[in-house]
Amino acid sequence: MSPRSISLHNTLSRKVEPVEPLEPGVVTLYTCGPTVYNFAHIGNLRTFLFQDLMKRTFLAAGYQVRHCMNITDVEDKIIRDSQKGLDPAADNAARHAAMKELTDRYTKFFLDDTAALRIVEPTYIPRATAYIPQMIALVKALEERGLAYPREGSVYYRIAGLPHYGCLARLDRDGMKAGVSVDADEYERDSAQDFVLWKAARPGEPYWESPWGPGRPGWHIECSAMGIELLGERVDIHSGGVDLVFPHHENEIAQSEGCLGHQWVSTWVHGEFLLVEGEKMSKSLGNFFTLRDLMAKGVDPSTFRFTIQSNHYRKVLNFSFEGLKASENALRRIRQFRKRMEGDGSAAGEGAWKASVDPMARVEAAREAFWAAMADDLNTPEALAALFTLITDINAQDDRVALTPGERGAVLAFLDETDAIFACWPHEEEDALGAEVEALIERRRAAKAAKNWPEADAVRDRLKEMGIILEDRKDGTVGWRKA
RNA sequence: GGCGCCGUAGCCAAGUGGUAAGGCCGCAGACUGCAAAUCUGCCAUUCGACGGUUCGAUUCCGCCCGGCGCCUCCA
Repeated sequence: MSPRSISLHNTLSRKVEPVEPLEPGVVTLYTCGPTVYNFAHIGNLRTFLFQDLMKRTFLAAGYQVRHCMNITDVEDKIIRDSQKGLDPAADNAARHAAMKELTDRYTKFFLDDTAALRIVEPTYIPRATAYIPQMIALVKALEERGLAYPREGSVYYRIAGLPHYGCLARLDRDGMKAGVSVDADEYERDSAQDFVLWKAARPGEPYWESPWGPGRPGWHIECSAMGIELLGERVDIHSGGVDLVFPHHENEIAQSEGCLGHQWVSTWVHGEFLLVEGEKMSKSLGNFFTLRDLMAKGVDPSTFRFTIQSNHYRKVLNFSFEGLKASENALRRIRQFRKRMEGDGSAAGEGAWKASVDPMARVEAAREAFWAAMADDLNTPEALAALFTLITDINAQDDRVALTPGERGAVLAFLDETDAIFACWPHEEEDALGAEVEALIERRRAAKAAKNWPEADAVRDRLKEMGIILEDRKDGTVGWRKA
């Protein structure tokens, strides 16, 4: 079966257009990864989640996805932080070791976070420092084509040499100077808009040897070098946060296309930022959160994931704790519906609705609506609406006439299909109850059997204080859930 | 100054030139010993304001108000 067609908003055209992979059925995807000198904050994570959602959508639609996400492990802030306590006389090897120690640590934290959020691991997770030779080769190639020039040990890209420079960000090259504060001391460049490909080492910085002397890569060159190396000379999709449109992605285009001589990426996709309680997230406002911060407050990673996915990726998301609470409740509804479908349907009804509500037809309608929404630029709010509509319909039907095992299976299959993308409603393993809780539940069962209501209620209240909410089922069994 | 985005019910959030999806909260009822869960019903004559185009606009155009982003630190 050929994969479903998926459309995405392409920043190049500013239009939603179908993604047509160069190789049918196989999507090549490059996503800008983290700079590892700190914990990822929830804003960063929103972008990684949107990218995962996009990837999972292609996978669920029947494509193979070759996904490359870089780890930026050499950069100004990394150098600043990692070299702090070093002896000024430290040699280059010691400086590299200090940098690696820092980036290894935060890379691990990052991968822990993405695993907690059920982000599918990329096919390739290259570290910039492992591709220095490729970057140098790319800079040399640009130099040979007259698109780069050395200055005092650094190498700059000559944007005047690339006619379509600015095509992504839609910059008016003549108007670019206006209003932009130009660093007066960057005197060595031919033009203020030229950007650095290779930076000459300054005293106290780790460096690599290069044809231009000791130095290190500029900000944008790694993505071009690693993207071309691992995914090839033409890439279907490249994504990141909106702030990367300019200069990062614009400059990646300049580097890659200047070197390759043809279009590099077909579709550029950018995710919006998030605000926290209506304000830009900042440490000084006290609204700066990492996933760890949320988990310390008792927030389940899947609740955060659901919150992010409840909004469209190209809209500013106002993150709030009230919103998190709403997500938690909505998720509970989905999970309990799932549990209900996993049951045997022992609550039978009169059959009054059976003729008018065909569960199989409802599932099929939901599937169509779900996919139409997802295929239309990942419209997750609409896709979720299709799911919730189905839940309401099936719940109502199951109340009247228990669904057959086959119908339950069809519903569960649809839940699995949607969870392959949303990754939020798995069959959770219920934690084992402590002996004390088990004993209390038994005590209440006995009190209830004896119709000793005050005792039964007292025990139930006590369990509630312990975070366990009881649910008396129709068949006489007692279920429970965490508050 | 240049380019661009957003403003839909208490909160979150889709959407369309033809009369407002979905979620959360809330209210009423069914069920329950009482709850919980579940189900049913209710919850925007209205889509920031004002004009215009149109048979008809939340949806197109203009203008205004409000919030925001980018213009080489940045998811």
